[in-house]
Amino acid sequence: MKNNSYLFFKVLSTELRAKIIDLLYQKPRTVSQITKELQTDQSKISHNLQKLSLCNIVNSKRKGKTKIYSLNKKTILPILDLVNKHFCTLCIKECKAKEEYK
Amino acid sequence: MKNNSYLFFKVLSTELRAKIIDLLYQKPRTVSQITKELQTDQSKISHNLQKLSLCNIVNSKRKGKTKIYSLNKKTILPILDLVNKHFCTLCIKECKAKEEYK
DNA sequence: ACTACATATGATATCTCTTTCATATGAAAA
DNA sequence: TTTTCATATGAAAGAGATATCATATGTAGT
Repeated sequence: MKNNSYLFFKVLSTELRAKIIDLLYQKPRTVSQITKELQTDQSKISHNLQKLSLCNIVNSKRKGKTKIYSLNKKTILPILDLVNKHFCTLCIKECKAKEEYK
Repeated sequence: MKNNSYLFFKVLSTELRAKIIDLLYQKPRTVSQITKELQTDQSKISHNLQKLSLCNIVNSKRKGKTKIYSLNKKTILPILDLVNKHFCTLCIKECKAKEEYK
C-alpha cells in the first residue's frame, strides 16, 4: 500500500463522516444545513469537515456568512463506486454476520 | 456511502495492517513469518489478521502447525490500485503537507 | 463600531481501538 | 500422552481519535 494511504482510509472510516459524505453527494451544503440534517451540533460537524477537507475529500467556498461544502467528486467517487458496487456488499455482509454472531 | 462501508475503510486504516497487506501482496505468509518481518510480537499480528479476515481482506488455511494467510486479491486489489495510482498520491501529499505545517 | 449570525478552533473529557500479557487451543513429533 | 512449536483469544492497560464546551474569528447589516 503506497506510503500513507492508510491515512486516507482513516478519514473515511467513521459513521459520521460517511453520513456527511452522503449528504454532500446529493448536493453541496452549508455547515449549519449539515448540522441540522444530522441533528447534531455545529462544532462536531466543523471538526469533521476539517478532516475531510485536509484529505481533499471535500472542498469549500465562502458565501456571505456561510461556507458551502461540496464533495470532491472527481477524487472520491471512483473509490466509493468501487466499494459500493463490487465487493463491499458481500464483504460487509460477512463482516456484519460475523460480528452479530459474536 | 452504502450502509456500513465505513467499517471496511476502518479495517484498512492503520499502519500495521497496511504493512501486513503489503507483505501478503508479495506472497502468502504464516503468522510467524509476518511477525518476524515486521519485528513485532505474534499476538499483535494475530489480532490484526483477525480483523482483516473478518472483512475478507485476507484468507487463511492451515498447513500443519502453521497457518498461511494470503491476500484476497480479487476483493482488495482494485481498491488499492485505485487509491495508489490515482488521487492518493496527490491527496496524501496534501494531507502530509498540511499536517507537517501544523 | 456594535450586534447578530455562521463557522472555526483549542483544551479537555470521553470513548474506541490497539497493544500487551497471560493463557488456551491446535497440530505434529517423540 | 507428553512435549514442543504455532497460533488464537480474553482481559486489562495504554494510546489515539472523537465529542464536548467555551470561546474566537469572520461576515454582514445597522
